[in-house]
Amino acid sequence: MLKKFGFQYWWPGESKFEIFVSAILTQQTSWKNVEKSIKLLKDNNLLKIEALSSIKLNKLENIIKSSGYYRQKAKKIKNICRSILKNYKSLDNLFNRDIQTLREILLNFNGIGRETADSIILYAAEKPIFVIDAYTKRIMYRVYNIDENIDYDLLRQYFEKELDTNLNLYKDIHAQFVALGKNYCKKNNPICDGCPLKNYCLYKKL
DNA sequence: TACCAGGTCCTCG
DNA sequence: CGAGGACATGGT
Repeated sequence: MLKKFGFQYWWPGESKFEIFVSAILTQQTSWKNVEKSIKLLKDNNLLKIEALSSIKLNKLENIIKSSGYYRQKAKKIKNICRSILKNYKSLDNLFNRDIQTLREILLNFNGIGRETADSIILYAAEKPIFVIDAYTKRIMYRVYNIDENIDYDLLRQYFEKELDTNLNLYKDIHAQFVALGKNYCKKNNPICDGCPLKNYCLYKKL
């Protein structure tokens, strides 16, 4: 995949807070729709934790509308920002603790589940935790015939056991899975011609 | 038209 | 626990 797609330099984002917010916005949503919201936030000088923690809800809803589930996401983003400022003072201060502690704190926020928590830890806090997403599961199912409904943390721990604990390696492999999933290993329409895993894929035999 | 996108939460059994 | 539904816009 590295040969095919090149190093991915993920996640796009100019700041930790931008990555943090976009991780929530992209839940079950295409990246294109998230980019519009991020641009609007920037244009309005609102891409700061202090601004979002005190913004009017319907204003935030309108700004992030393109990202879908916008009422839910607006409420959750605002609440999380408030909570971080109140309890941890700043994003950097929150990030300044060990992976397990940070993960537990993130998971306790309403609106942050396991994938989002791990994305934030890996790409914003920049600590090595392996991110599992729908693409990773689908590809592992088609290529290695793992259980489609495998538990998130079980699959994560499998990758973490097999790979060197390396921040940039974790970042890039997750990004490669997404590149592959987006371009070839689509849900109901796999484009096997040109797929770098074509010769290893069990899809047609399953 | 229908389905999908870099999920998560809530409710029920 | 695990399944099932709700949340919602934009692209193909």
